[in-house]
Amino acid sequence: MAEQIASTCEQTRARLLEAAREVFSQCGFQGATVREICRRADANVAAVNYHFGSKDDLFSEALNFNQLKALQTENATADKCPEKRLRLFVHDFMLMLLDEKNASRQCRMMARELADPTPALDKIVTEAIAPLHEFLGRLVFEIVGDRAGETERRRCVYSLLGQCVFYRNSYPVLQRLTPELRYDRKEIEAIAGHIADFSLAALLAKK
Amino acid sequence: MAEQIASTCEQTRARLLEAAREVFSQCGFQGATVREICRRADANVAAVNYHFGSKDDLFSEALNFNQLKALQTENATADKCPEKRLRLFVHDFMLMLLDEKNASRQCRMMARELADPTPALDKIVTEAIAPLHEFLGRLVFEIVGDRAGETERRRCVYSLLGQCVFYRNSYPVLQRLTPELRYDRKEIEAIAGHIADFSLAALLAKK
DNA sequence: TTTACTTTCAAACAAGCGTTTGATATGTTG
DNA sequence: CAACATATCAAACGCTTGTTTGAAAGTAAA
Repeated sequence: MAEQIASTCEQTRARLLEAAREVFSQCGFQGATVREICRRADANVAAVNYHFGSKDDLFSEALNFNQLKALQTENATADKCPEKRLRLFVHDFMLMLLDEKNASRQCRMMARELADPTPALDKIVTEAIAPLHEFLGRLVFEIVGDRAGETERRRCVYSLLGQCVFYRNSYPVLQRLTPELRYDRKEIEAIAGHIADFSLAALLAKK
Repeated sequence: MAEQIASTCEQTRARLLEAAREVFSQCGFQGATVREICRRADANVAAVNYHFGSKDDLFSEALNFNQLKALQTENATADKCPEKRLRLFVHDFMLMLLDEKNASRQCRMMARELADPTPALDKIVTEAIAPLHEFLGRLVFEIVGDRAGETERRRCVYSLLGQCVFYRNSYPVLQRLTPELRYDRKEIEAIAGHIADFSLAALLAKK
């Protein structure tokens, strides 16, 4: 039946995509090898090129910003004051970034991309990062108003995001500085709380 | 004369080290190739292995934390209140991180290391990053006192450093978000000013 | 000059990478 | 059943990587 071959073919595709997300988020684009992805997907080395064309294209297709977008629309429609929504954002965002149990590895792939750009960087910036920055820019504006100029507000967004991604991208270093560090749910929420406190204090001082 | 051969040999070594710092800081450890380093040093491909043993060892020897240490001792002996010293630190640190004209590329090699660890990570953490964190921990303590516990003070250090390294490590993204972005001296000092303002407001709110 | 040692060099090596190929198996269609 | 299209596979290709090699060049001491 047509559905059956299509189905087994799609199954291979799906397994490749899942394995790709796993390996890319763990090893980065360069560090990930096609062979390792295929090994985890129980597929032949040639499978990636057959189904996706190239490693670059596989990476591009493996990217998915749904969860990040959902986080934003959810946050924007939350019936809360901007301060609480910033708190909520940091909380959800840090869970996405740090929680190993989190099914979505998209954010981690993106965070890695920040440090070590791939051919897909333009797509990522346009589709995910730029909207995220705009979203945060509006949130900051709601808090500080136009007391701070556009440049200053953008730098506030950078300050916020810089704190967030630091915990992910510098994990190998932080792990060595404080060997007992583990990103369990309690720790993540404590970190998110600190970042929100720190940033809100800085933002509210501008009012 | 013994001095002459020693001298020409040392010259090759020196040229290799200089080229290595250039390429490593630009491309990272993985991205840098032995061939490119030797090309810039006007040396044979075998030179790296002859003089240093391996690419790893060359990287290790190319690291040099003098400027970072100097920044700290200079800062610690400055006759200023802790708030002003934090301001001074951020200013000097950001110049080290972002100023292309800055002769020392050490800091940029280190910042890259944060995101993409190499075999030399342990050395870097022990000799440079850990002391830097201790230094900043003391500075934060001078500002907030023991009102904030040790964990909280450490997170404040992370918040500060996270903001700083963000501008370096995320440059490819920021460049795409605001194409007119250039790290000239004026821009760097404006950024440093923002980070210091932002962080001091957050820290002083804890008092 | 001869001898011994150090430094440089072109060339090759071994391993890993993404990708391609041609055969084989599998399922569909006339 | 025969002819065809699709999917999988082992194997190999072409390339780049860090590293090694053995000869040549250069220098210092006898």
